[in-house]
Amino acid sequence: MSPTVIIIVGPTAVGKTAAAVRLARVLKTEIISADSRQCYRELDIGVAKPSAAELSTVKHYFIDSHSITDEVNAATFEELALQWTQDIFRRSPYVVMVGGTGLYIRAFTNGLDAIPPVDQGIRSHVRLHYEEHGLEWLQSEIQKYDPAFYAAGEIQNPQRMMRALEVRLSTGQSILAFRNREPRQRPFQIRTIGLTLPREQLNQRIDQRVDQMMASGLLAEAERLLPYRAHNALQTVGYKELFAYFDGHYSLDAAVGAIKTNTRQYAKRQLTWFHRDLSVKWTEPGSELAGLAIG
RNA sequence: GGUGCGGUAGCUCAGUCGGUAGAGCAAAGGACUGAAAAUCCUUGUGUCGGCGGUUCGAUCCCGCCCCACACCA
Repeated sequence: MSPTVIIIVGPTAVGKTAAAVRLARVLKTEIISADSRQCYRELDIGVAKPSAAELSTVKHYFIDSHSITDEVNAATFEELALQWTQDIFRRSPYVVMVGGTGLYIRAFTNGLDAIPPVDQGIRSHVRLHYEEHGLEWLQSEIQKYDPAFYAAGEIQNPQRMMRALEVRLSTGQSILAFRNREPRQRPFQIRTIGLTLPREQLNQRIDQRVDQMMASGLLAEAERLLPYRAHNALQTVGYKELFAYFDGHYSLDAAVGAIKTNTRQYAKRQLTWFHRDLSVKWTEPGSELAGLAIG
């Protein structure tokens, strides 16, 4: 049989982690997490990591592998996950990947366009100027240096414009010139299973999980991380709302309510992303995945 | 009991010098290539508290009533 990566996707709180552990045990293999926040060792309760018991029964990659002070992005993940995949294939014909970060999974399955590394000085220059001068500055810079992007791109979206600008200033070429969107060929098979639930049930699970997180000490965890709040790793649902509570912008109740609605909105964005991939086979989280995975 | 201020979208509120109304948030849908739990786009929603009166026409003016809040008693 040809080596196969089985990817489990779905919205947050649907039950991906438990399903992946069960599947990995049946297939006697290991798990690569595809989650942009669970890789940080300083984050715990708020990112709903696998439990200690789950981590000890199945070997996990990209859990606690980085620090919140590291720079982690989709390219980092692509590179690491491909290495880990080759490594696991030495022991098993299967790899289980599980996570809710659609972009990271796409980077792994299809690859990212090859854009040369961006000069760090230029990168921080762009960011600083945006912070100081705002959206209009970005728009006028983009219009000046990359009119093609200005015409075609997202002119209200600061993140996209900052990226386009740093690439243009760094490489001398428009980011559009690097786009080819040709899916990279991978030397293994890929099967993607989507877990889903009726929206109302999912919302209920989200509310419950947020309450559990609070009962487990999320507030103290957030307080401990307060000094690091500016890091990208902490632009995260569950922490940013509690930081706002510490700032006095919210009552604790209101902050917890905001965590719940922001998590629901996040789940919806994930569903939108994964629904677009027509190769995903959808099922409910309780079902037996081995058949779908191998069959 | 009296006085004052309010009652408008699921929530917080704006508004109409009388011609049946609008923002933010929430919600629903969508996008997404090195920040992605991020970032961005699109779209509704209404017996304008109730009953009467004036008027061609009332959510707006007048009267009564109900409800909430504040102060006085």
